[in-house]
Amino acid sequence: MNDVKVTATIAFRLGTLGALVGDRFAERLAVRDLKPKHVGLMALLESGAAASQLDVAKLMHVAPSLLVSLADHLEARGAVKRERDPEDRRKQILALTDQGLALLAECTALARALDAELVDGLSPEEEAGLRKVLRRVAASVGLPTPD
Amino acid sequence: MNDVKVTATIAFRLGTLGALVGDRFAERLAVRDLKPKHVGLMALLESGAAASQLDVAKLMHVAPSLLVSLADHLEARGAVKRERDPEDRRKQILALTDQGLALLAECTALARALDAELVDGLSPEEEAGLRKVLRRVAASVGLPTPD
DNA sequence: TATTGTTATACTCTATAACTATA
DNA sequence: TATAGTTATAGAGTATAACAATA
Repeated sequence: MNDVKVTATIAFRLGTLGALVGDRFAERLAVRDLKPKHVGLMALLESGAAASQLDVAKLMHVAPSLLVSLADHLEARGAVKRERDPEDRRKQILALTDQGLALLAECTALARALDAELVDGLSPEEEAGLRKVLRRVAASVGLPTPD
Repeated sequence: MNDVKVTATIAFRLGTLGALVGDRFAERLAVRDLKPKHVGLMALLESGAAASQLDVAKLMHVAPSLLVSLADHLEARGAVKRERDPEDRRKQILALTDQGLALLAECTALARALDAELVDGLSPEEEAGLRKVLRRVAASVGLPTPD
């Protein structure tokens, strides 16, 4: 009989590893008073994939009410601005400011530093393979992969 | 200048993908009234890596108080049993019952079904590479990898 | 006194529901 | 009436702190 252990499954390992890595990223973002979801929002705006709050909320798989507070927080530090859509004044068009772009770059640097620790001990080929496959899996489950 | 996007980092992708996959796993476990952490606890007991509640809590990176409720839940469904250590009666020795072993096997089957969906579209070599590298990264950040 | 486990409490994150403005 | 966004409220999950039993 096949006795692959549950801890060896991709599902279980992605879950535990994702939680741990997410926590580490969150710790480092905390010094800038940000959370991973703020970074996700900024990245989505930078990619131009969406602009209205509802569209962004759907892509991020979060409730519209949560998006309000994420946007509030980023707006308060000047990283994003909100403008009413002239063609439909119900819509708030979110846009990254220059400050937001700079902040996003700082967060990216933090993530890349974490990456360097995570791939320590892997060969360049293994690292490249991991990046490629993670992207494929992310895309296959419907996550935005604008890279 | 180097403009790798934050969403393309391993850290960000593991975080988002891990959250999504963890949620999917949790959904399927819910029909058995379990959560991923219950599975993690059973797997740890099955591996024999630890037995006292405090040791298990440390390995799982959860608070001792949380371990009490996880163990309570599993004990109530007959999946684990608690026995006082005769040599140190402060310690509760947790052990998986036969029912627990069967329940763990069911959860493993659920995880493997999820795996099949996640690797759909990957070549066997890519899948094997992903498993290998995830295990290496998990081990490098201190996660138990008894496989 | 220190340690193991337990209970009580509080906090963080996020969703659901109610509401406002615009269409 | 329906939709975009906002505010108010509630729930899940987890940690911290206080406590009891044993060492």
